[in-house]
Amino acid sequence: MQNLDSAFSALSDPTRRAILARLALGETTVMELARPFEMSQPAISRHLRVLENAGLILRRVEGSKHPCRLARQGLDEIDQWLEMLRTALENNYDRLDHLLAEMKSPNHLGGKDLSPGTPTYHPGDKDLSPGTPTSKEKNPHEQPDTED
Amino acid sequence: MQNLDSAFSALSDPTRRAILARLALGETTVMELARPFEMSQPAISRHLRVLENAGLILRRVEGSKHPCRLARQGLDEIDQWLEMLRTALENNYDRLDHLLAEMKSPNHLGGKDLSPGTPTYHPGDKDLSPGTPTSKEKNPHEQPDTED
DNA sequence: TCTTGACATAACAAAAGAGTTATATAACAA
DNA sequence: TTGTTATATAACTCTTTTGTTATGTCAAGA
Repeated sequence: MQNLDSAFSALSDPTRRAILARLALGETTVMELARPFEMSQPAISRHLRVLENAGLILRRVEGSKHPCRLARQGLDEIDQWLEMLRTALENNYDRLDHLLAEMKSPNHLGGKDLSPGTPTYHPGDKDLSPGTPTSKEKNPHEQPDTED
Repeated sequence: MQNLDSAFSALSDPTRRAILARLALGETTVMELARPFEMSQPAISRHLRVLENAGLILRRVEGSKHPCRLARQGLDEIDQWLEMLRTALENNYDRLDHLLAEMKSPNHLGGKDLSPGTPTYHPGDKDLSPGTPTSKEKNPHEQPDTED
């Protein structure tokens, strides 16, 4: 999903993170948001557009003011994607050597310490995939990614 | 923290997210990682460096191969920062109007539905940074951001 | 030792990002 | 109507990012 690009990208800028932090305190206007920064108003205006495109904020028009507030869409998408990494890290799927060692152990049948509730990512599962790691016939400029 | 910049920035690229998704399946080498992409090896190599600088992966040297695996540091930092947004959204701190309406209501003393454990962000609080909610006497040209 | 495989690094071009000033627009106030 | 405030858009510059090719290094084999 291309939106993950814009969401993560939006968050990669400290000014924009500061804006979000301010909005976490409550809805406010563009001028209010711009004030703490030594930056022109158009610059802030564009930062807001970036955040809006990323689904991280919402704007409404109220007379001549355009109050902004946080939106959950962008955060949700990001969180959802990150969940995959969290799971992998929690279950040490990142340590292939570790897994291999375990496979070789006499009681590998018992399975690891995977709590039964957690989604199971097996190394080798096609699904988790960065796209389709193997076949790659089409569009020379497409990248295999999780989020399509 | 400047590292949030690099962490979010690292995640904003689809190729790098795909690499992370692959690593979620297990530790693997650079060539392995590069294979699914129609991209030169140096390009992948640099993506890996970006991920490493962001604290999202770790590399070790094993003979002529350099297996990579996920690291939790980067993810933890990101998660920690995002927590602020989650809290704000959960508690509707983003809706100033909503809060104001509530203040005016006869029983505003009861306080909102803030669960007692949650950090309290009051709109109007001078401190914009939910990261370090209290003290923050900074130089006039610093940007009010969570991560310093 | 010579060669090959698995990387890393350097140099460079193209594209994207971030900030600036100038200017347009719409709502308000006088 | 006119001036002012709040904000958006445009045009432009400077810097960073991303990918490319060329090349260097180190380990493993023959």
